[in-house]
Amino acid sequence: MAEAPSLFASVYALVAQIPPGFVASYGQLARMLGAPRAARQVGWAMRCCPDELPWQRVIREDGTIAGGEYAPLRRAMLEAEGVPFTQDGRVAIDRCRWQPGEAGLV
DNA sequence: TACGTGACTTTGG
DNA sequence: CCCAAAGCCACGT
Repeated sequence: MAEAPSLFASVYALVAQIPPGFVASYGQLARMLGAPRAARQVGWAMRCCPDELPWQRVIREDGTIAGGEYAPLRRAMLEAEGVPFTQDGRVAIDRCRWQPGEAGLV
């Protein structure tokens, strides 16, 4: 135990804790993991796309959604969860950004 | 061990 | 608004 969990694994655990209706950015997750520069690795982990991992809640700092051709699909999932969107078609991350102490702290 | 790759972020034009 | 380049770190081969 107490092994050094690869950033890869840490991301999964963190994303899995994001409550519905909230979203987080790659850089923010990386920052929580203690690697403010590992935003790319976070996205890389998402690339695995595990079905157990609601990576749709993980978007860019700008509020835009990544995932290539799946991006528009994830956007619909976020809308179904109650995530607010802007007229620009981007996530209103300013209103639904997951923060420590939010519903996830339950 | 080294190189290549990438679903990011930031700054500048 | 759009585009481009640089910096960054970890994983796979």
